[in-house]
Amino acid sequence: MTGQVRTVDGRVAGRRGQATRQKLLDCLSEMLSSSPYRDVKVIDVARKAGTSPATFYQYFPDVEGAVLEIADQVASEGAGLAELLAGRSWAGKAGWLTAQEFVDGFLEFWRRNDAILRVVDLGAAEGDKRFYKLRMKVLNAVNGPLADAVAELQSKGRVDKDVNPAAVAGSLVTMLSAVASHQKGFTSWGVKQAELRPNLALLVHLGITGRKPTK
Amino acid sequence: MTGQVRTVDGRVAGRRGQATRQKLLDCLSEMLSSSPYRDVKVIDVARKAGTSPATFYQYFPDVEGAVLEIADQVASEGAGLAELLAGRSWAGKAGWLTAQEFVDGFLEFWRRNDAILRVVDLGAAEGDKRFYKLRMKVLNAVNGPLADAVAELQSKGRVDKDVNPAAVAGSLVTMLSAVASHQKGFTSWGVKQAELRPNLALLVHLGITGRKPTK
DNA sequence: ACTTGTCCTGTCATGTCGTCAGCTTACCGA
DNA sequence: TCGGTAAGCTGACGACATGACAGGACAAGT
Repeated sequence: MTGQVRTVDGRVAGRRGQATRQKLLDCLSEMLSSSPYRDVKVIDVARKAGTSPATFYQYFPDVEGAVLEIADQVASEGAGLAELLAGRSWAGKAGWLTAQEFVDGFLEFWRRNDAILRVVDLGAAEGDKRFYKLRMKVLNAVNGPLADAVAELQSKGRVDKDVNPAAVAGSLVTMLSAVASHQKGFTSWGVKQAELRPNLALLVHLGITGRKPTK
Repeated sequence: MTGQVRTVDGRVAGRRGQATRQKLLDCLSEMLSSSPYRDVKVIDVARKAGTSPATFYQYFPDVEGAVLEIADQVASEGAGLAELLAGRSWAGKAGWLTAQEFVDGFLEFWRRNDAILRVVDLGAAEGDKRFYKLRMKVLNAVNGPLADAVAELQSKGRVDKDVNPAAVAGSLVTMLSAVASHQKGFTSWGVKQAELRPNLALLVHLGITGRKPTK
């Protein structure tokens, strides 16, 4: 479906080539976790993968190109986050459970792909359309369902008319992603990981339903 | 108060030197708004300031050093955000006004220092302690007062016992900063700037007081 | 005019980037 | 088994940013 993997100069990559390519991606991914994006050098990635810089340039136009490739994989995986919200209820005790499981699932996903999502976030904030698109791909997976939930409650008169579902949902989703990126910051406010989650779930529940959860 | 301005090699900078130094900072600051952080080169900053790269290195160890300098100025300015919350009430109509003005002031500050705050955010997320500290300096200015507000309402029994004030306040502040960085993302969700603000204020009010505002 | 200390720049060694020609390796049909 | 062909890899290279240094330019006081 995704077509053949091709090198920069147009050749189709065979088994061996794809392996090298993947190894380069893996090494890059690993390096992103341990050192700042800006400091990742082609030569380091190549060395780590046991090959030469020239080989890197056979498969990727530059570091950013390779990062986009990784980000694309992660974004595709992230689209699955929609399942956390599919067919869930926001009423009563079930609503509180929905909020909790959503927050847990989202944070877990973000924590797992910490480094790459950080780069995507920065790229998007700096106005790069390719990163922006990838960020949206992930966030839309949950933003749509959340906004729908608000809109539905609104149509039943349980949420004020002047609430903008997309704005509220988007703000909550943005909050979750940012909190996930800065979890360490909370420890210096004396907040432990375990305490953070229920409080985030509370905020999500409050934002979506406008009411405190029934526990 | 901040001591004399010194060059990298220890000389004290005179009038002329301070002027060039400031010009370099201004140019760097401007370049950060228009191009990605990674792409900012010393040679470009120097050229833009009408001087040479060597001059740049007289005043700053590297680009990051200069960025930290700018960030420090912004962080000091950001400490003034505390005034948005000093002595404000969270009850009734006054509470709604507090939330609105807080959100407006915070977003305005973030928008004004967009580029540099983005870099600080990334640096902090990547674990750089210097950036982390600066980010905290800004956020603490508002996080403390917000957490206090929650704690006070809690002591009056108007907020549940199991709410963690610091966690809620921190999450809300993180939300605001992230939303400010990604305002453009909301337009593709069909949310205009003007609609965003009241909805953010609503979320803040809900988070702090646990109740819908009385308008 | 001379001295002193600040300020700037030309120049250079170093290291990365990104490209290319050319060598090696794997696959395949005869 | 034996080429033939395409995939795969790398050494080498010009271009460029980095960061350090020494020495020239400049302003201010004597």
